[in-house]
Amino acid sequence: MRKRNACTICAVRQKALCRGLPEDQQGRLNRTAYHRHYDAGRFISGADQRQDWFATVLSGVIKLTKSLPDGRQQIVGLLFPADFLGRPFRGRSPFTAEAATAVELCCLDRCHFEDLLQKTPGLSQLFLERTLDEVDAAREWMFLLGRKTAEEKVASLILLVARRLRRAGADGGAERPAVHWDFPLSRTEMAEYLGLRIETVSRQIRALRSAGAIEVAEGRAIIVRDLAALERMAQKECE
Amino acid sequence: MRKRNACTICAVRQKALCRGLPEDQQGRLNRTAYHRHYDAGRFISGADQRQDWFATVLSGVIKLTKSLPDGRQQIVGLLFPADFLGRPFRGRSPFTAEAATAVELCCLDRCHFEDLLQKTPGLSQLFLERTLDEVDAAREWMFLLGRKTAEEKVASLILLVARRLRRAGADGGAERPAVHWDFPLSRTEMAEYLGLRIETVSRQIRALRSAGAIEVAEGRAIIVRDLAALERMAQKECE
DNA sequence: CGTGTCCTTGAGTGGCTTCAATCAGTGTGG
DNA sequence: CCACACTGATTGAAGCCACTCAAGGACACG
Repeated sequence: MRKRNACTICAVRQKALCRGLPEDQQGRLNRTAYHRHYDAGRFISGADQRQDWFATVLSGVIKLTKSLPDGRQQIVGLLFPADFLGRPFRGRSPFTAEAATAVELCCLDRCHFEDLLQKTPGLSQLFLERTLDEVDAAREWMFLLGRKTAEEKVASLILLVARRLRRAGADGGAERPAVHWDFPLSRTEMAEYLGLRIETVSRQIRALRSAGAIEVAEGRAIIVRDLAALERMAQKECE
Repeated sequence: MRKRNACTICAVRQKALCRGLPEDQQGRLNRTAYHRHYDAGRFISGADQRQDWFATVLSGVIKLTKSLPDGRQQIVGLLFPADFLGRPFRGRSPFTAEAATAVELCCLDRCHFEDLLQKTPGLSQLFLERTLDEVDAAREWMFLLGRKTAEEKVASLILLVARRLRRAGADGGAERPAVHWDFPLSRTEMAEYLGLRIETVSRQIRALRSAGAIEVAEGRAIIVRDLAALERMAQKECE
């Protein structure tokens, strides 16, 4: 479950929060950091439950969910490689984190990180900028949930995942989204993120397929056949 | 449109971001700060448009919206007194800010504030905590948009506004939400925040009224008759 | 080969929307 | 003072999109 690793060979070091630290601090952080692995579907951290560590996602996708006693559940955020997991300055997060795919985390001690956050303006600022981006992303998604049709929702989600996976990819380069990859979410999870039912998601995927925008292949693979068409169907809106 | 004012007599100074500043800095800030007033319905700042100032809301309610060329519009956030308006470290915000009611702002120069933010750990941390709270609030709202029924949505909104107005009130005290006040949003705006149509909002308000949970009076006044019932109808979920 | 999980497909329903008419409140001009 | 226009809210009737219920297919596992 745990092993140490060097920041210098970290796959996400160019993009993760850690780059806000000066080198000497990075070294100190490294000495206390450790890795964790979760299989797909595993519970990571809980709503209203004390968490004494934070983490950077090294690989995989994490879903943040909120659910009601009556069974209704909504995914309220996805974390991709280089994203940060945790809620500083408050013991517990109001949401549950679960591994959507197999996940590798680089974990940091809560106190140590909060301390660093207060003492390192560069880190603090980087964290703030990221958090502001998260607010924007959440609000964009609010638009999707409130105003888009089922077809637009599904198209938007595929585009969002394509872009995020592309960005998370090792190649620092192109802004153009990936066109062929394994979709990290099940139909159920797609529905939970889009505010739809699983059957509706299935039907809309079929519609996108018939329209020639995408193709679904072996396993959970999705191939973007016609990016322009997909963007048109998403109302040029996503992320 | 503009006038100066002293922080010491500021109505929101206990709750606004400024309290993250040491006194001397507060004085300096005060010398460059100025007030602005907007009538209800006025445009304040725009999507994708450079904004060279930030502001603290002194009174009134601001709505943040996103809209598509085809006319669909969604309110993605509300700002109440003591809240902060603006998007540091990025020229333009992706959302439009409009006055929902008459609004009074205390404005700060963008460069000056960003500078302060980098130099003042206390301010930066306070800002970060607030931003984290905003992410949480946005995600809670995502749940509402994706999973709640029309009736639950309307009940949740009334509760949210009751709590926020209460908190914004001069009395620092009680956590119990206000029970009688002028609702700051029109039916259209309620619909735009809830992902509903105006007619549906109207019908659900009637339902809440028939159920004895609320009462609507002169103008836009709303009276909470049965708080427990209202919370039950909102699924004990809001904000 | 049976069982379980995930996804797909079909048929019918229902909740919210759409379209439309009415009402209340306010301001304007004759 | 009243007729008229205009805006925001309410109410009714009809329609549609996504949901619900149900069955069946694909695939993995023991």
